[in-house]
Amino acid sequence: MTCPIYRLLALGPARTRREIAGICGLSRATTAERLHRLQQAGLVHEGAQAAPDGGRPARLWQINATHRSLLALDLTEGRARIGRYDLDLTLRERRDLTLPPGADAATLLDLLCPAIATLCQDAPPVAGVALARDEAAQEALPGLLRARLGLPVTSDRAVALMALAEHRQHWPDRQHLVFVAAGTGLGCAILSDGRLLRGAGDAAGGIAHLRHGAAPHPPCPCGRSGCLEARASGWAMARDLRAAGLPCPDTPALLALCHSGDAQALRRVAKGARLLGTACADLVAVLNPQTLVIGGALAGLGDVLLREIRAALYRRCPPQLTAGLDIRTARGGDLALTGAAHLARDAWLTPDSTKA
Amino acid sequence: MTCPIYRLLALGPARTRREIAGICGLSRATTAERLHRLQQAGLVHEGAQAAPDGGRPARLWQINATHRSLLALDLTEGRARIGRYDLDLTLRERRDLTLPPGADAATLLDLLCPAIATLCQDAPPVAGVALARDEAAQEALPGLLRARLGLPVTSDRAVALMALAEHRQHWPDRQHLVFVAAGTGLGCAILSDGRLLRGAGDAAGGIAHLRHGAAPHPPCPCGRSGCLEARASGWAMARDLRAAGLPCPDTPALLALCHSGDAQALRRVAKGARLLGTACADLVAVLNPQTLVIGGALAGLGDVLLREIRAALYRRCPPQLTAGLDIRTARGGDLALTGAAHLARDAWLTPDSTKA
DNA sequence: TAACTTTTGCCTAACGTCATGCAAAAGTGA
DNA sequence: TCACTTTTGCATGACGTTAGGCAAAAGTTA
Repeated sequence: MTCPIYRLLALGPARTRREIAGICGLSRATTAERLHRLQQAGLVHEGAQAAPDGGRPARLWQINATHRSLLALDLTEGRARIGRYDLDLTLRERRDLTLPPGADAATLLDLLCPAIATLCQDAPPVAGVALARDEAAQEALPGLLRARLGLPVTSDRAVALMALAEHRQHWPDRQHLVFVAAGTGLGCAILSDGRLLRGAGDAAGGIAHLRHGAAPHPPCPCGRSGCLEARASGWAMARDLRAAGLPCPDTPALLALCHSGDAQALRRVAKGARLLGTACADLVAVLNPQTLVIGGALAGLGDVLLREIRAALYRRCPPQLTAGLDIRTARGGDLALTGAAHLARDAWLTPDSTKA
Repeated sequence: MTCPIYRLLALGPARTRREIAGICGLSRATTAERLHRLQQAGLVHEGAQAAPDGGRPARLWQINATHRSLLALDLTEGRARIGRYDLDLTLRERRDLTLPPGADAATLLDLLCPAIATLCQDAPPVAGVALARDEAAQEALPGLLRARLGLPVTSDRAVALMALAEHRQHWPDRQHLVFVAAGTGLGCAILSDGRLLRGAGDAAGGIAHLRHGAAPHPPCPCGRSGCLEARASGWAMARDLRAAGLPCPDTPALLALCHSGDAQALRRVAKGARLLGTACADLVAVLNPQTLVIGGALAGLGDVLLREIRAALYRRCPPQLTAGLDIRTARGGDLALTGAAHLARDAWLTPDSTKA
């Protein structure tokens, strides 16, 4: 297994020279030479001693986590969350902004840049910026941001980054993971063999407009009717509760109703979850993942949601597919932001002669 | 792009030294040295002259296609098709056997080995064997065959190899392809980014037991009811035509009825195709492929099938997903055998110091 | 026929890497 | 304290690769 030293140290624990040479397939001499250069450049430094086993104890080498900063932006749901991270992905500073609805890319830029500048004051130079964006929105922003900041800017859809964060943080050894984001809308990201499945037009994971369930088929903003998003999304559930006379303007209100124990809201969520479960069952049948993670705002409902989804899966999938399958809700908030930080680090670690 | 010379020549057209050096990222000296060694080993040879453009014309280098043979086996549908191929995948010899139903691996081995021996008489030594097998069947066979023949044996599910063959032969530049095998049963293989999507337990592509369509839900051999395979497969259609009093014992009979213009059979096929189309629409929505290929025995029905599938797709998928999407039936028979030959060649081309 | 272009083979010096050996450094255990 | 082990730094020669130069080979064009 050949792998640049810097990347090895950045992604794994601190290591001795012997381990580095072994894993990277280098000789002692070359390892020493490379480490020296990396140290000169300030990219790595010697750390603690390894536990000695009879002889001179080895020194452990690690990356210099504060050599650069990573900037992560999450621009979903009308807000901008900005985080500055060390190279080892510890969060150093955060800042949130409310974005004016319908703002164009240039306006966003003028809002974001001062906040970014403040965040980067007295901090290590920025290695790169990564951006979690809504499905199709803000497509021009990465380019503008790159031009304005003069920094590498990468971006991806928020669902994809949420899946990435979930994979890296909680399921590092599960190479087949399906992440379903259930919030106001519905989305999905698929990791197969550890790689994100993108599709020809970067539109893979479109579960919002699958047609599940029996008549009557509620109309969907997409122009058709009976779409999953018009039945089982936070938006659809809130719509139905409003129609039933409950005060439920949006998804947070729906969650509040459920947490307050409102029976009607809970029934509606269970009904939606059953339908979401049938969609998940199809995903599992087609993709055969080891892990199914339900994220998004609705994931906060926990067992209310999970119970119905699990039941639908076990009912509709062949047992050999569900036998080894973990079905969980996402843990921790800011998944998209964390995923963006991972993306920024990935870009920084892109193979490069200076990091061999 | 660094790539072993032999692999480059095996997968691409004949090339000049200059091209090889450029593509493999080697210097002239090293290219010459490597080519010399490959030539000594009999793996490559100089071929025709390239078209000269003012100076000394370059010689084109190509692999020696008859340096080894490739053996491909297709063990589906109760028959064994065996093919011997050159390294450039020209078919040199074929042999078919009818397999006794329910035979165990050892019995199969005793049937196959003499046929293989005959096929390899007076032929270049065999580089490797690849095997297309039914979904879960014949799992022990590759190991036994490897032990008996003393050769590298690779194997994969027939759908996967059909998709591979279709991709390599007809859609080499489409990296996102979904192949649906519609025959007596239903299966599916997914190529994303040019890689086969396998899933955690090599069970990805399971469309047979998706639940589509309204009540009444016909019972399925899997124990549940309403499965796609119990509605839209060759088996299900033949079953329904028999129930309607037509002589239709199996899928070939179904095809014959359709080709003879039987209205009832054609109506039943159209109804099945509509349902298959809804499943394909879900696949397209989730996977966003560039190409959807319908293969298997039913693909022989051509437009009867394709028309309904296309209609269902255009009806149910967002237009941006179907805009760039090619929907076709598989061309040519023996797709699984061809795919196995590709697999055998892939194994032969697995990076190896002698082929640098 | 002569000038030109491009390929090819052969040569060299430079570079990075490798395996190996040796001595110093820095711990352990008797 | 002294033997022992392991790490580390530094040296060596060998090897493969690279860039570049040069001349012969083998075509084209004027």
